Amino acid sequence: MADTADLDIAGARRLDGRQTTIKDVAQAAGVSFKTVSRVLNQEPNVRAEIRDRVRQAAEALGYVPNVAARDLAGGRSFLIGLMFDNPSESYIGKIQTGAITRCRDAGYSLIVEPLEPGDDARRTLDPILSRLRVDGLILTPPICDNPVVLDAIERAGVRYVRIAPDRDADRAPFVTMDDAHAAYEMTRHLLTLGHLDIGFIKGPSSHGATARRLEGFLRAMGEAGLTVPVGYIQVGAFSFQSGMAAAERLLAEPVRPTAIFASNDDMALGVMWACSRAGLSVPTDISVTGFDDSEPARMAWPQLTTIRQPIADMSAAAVDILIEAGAKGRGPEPVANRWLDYELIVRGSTAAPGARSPRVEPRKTNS
Amino acid sequence: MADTADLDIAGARRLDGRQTTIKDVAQAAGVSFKTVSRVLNQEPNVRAEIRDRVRQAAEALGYVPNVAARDLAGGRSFLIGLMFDNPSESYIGKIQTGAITRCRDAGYSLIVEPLEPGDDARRTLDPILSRLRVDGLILTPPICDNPVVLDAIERAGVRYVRIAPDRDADRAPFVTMDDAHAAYEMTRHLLTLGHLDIGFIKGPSSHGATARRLEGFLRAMGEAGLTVPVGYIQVGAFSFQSGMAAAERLLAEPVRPTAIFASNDDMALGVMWACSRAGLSVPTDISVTGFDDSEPARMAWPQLTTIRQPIADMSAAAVDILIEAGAKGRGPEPVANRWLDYELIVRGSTAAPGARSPRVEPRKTNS
DNA sequence: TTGAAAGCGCTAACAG
DNA sequence: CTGTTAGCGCTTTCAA
Repeated sequence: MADTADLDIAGARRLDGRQTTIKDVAQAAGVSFKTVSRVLNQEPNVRAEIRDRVRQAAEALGYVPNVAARDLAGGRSFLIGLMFDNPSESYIGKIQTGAITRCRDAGYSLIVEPLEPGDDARRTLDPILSRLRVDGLILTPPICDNPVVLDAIERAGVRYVRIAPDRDADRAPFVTMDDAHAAYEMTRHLLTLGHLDIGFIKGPSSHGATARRLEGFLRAMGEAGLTVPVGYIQVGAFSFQSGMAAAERLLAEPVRPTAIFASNDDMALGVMWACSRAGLSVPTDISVTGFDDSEPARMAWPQLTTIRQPIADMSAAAVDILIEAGAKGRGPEPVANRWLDYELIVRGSTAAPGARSPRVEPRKTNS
Repeated sequence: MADTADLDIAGARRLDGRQTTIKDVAQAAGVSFKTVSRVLNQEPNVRAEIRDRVRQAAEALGYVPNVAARDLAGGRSFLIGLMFDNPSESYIGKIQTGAITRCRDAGYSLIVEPLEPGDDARRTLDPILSRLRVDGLILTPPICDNPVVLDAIERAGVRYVRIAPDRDADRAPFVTMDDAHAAYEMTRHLLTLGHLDIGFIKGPSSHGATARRLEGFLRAMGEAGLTVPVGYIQVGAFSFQSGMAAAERLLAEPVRPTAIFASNDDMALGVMWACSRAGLSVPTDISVTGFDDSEPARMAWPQLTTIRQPIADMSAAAVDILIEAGAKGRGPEPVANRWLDYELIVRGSTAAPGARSPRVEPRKTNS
């Protein structure tokens, strides 16, 4: 057995000032450097005793593997890329946080690659993809549904996972949540409070979640035996201003809704602003709900009832899939899709309908 | 001269499916692979004719250098790290955008490393720093003023540039803007409109910009021969809610201000909300200004008069400094600090004071 | 179960 | 000005 006294020479750098290498660890542990490599990569065929000795030596020397060398020799960069063209900074912020957390645990780093929404995908993407050396790419909506982008990535031979994609479910692994059912539950919440006249503001049709959230809303209304007037469904652009404008249209309806379900928080904030300007107080005169549980949803006054999307968890799961696939080699992707749970967050912006909302005229019927 | 017919063999991959290497390019150009390396790295001592031939061959073969190999051999990772604990997603978003743009141009990628504001810097940082192989690190406020973090980074031997640091100007290069003068100009704008009773909402003292912005405000007021009542300076936390609360205190002053200068946009939005709830319309009854030119500043109604910070430009400049320093070798940092220009953006939230703001009582004097 | 040899693709030092 | 020779630190054969 080797002399373990050598292990006491601690420190992240050797005496000559260079970084500790696998060979230093091997020497300290009294084994060949290949054995150290085996231990590091969790390969089989290493005696437990030796494995422990190597681990101990690595620890004592403050050894950290050189990523560049691992990449060059083994083809793994220990980098995950995050590609997005989503204008919502808070969404991207959460995606990043979730991805980073998991990356750190696994010794990976996260590279960000924002794309301008207007970019010519082909022209911008190819140079980026050819330079980018990542073990996998995470794509968020809406770019995850852009066929030009997907083609370019596949052509470059880069493995990827999509967050909440809208179509081509079989094309690549994805992580998502059930938007339709979340919207359904939110609508149930309003119905249970006693609301019958519920306005809905949907998002832009370019965004996949738009249709799913509307579907959940309509399903809940249908099941409750309610028909939704044409004017009760307005289109927004997921922005504060568009929510404000849509709310103004909603408030001008012959029968004013007693609740407005905006399909994201930014629009819901616009709704609250419009209500306030119209002299309506939330939730006494009108209930407002959002979708996202963004930062401003908590800053609003009153705080917004909304759906908490597991955004960080989704990107964390995406990293897991990527790393796992990488470890298993480069075969065809196993199907590893994951559906995560959302959460209905009830706060101050919803309440039972007050007496002040008149409801007299007959309602128009939707289509 | 070598046969240039070979150059027609285009494509990013060789026939055997592996990536095109420097040797393939050398062969196609009829030179040694070291010469290709010289051309790639813009080293001197290459005949123009040969340089062109090599470039052409590289282009034709779709050659892209292998970053891992360059890193391993040359010690440059072509990665820039961005470290932050700033809770403002929009600020970070802009920082990232600016940094990425410049990184792409120079063939670099950007790694993001968020730190939780509450993190034990030592414990979290050391493992991150030892694994991180970047050619330089960008630090944003407030982490760029955290001595524990700075110590850890310097100990790890990583070069860094700070964005808008608050102290230790000589410790490392930085990029910043003149917050004090921007606040001065904003105050001048209000004074020029005819406002005399201007309330100011400062940020948390933990944030370096807070003192600088207040200083600019006070200087402009002083130069105009105005004294600022004690109650006219309120403290906020750079959040919507804190701005709203501060505005309520301001509006309760014996002499109600005719203008409120909030030292960031989020607080200004809270101010507008509070004014609206108090039955005051902006800008007829009261002018409101922010600082940042954030997304919500444009979404607000009316749109906010504010200061556009060159956030993206600052991070782009930081990348420049880092890359330039890297190219020049690892000597002591040259002083390369940069001060960038801000811009006063006048929009709908400011106007001359209306007739409705009474001004009768004598004012208290500030300290 | 372990070890020795042979590169990965590039840059750094030295020769010519 | 250009080419040759050595590695960078690690993983991957393959042999023991």
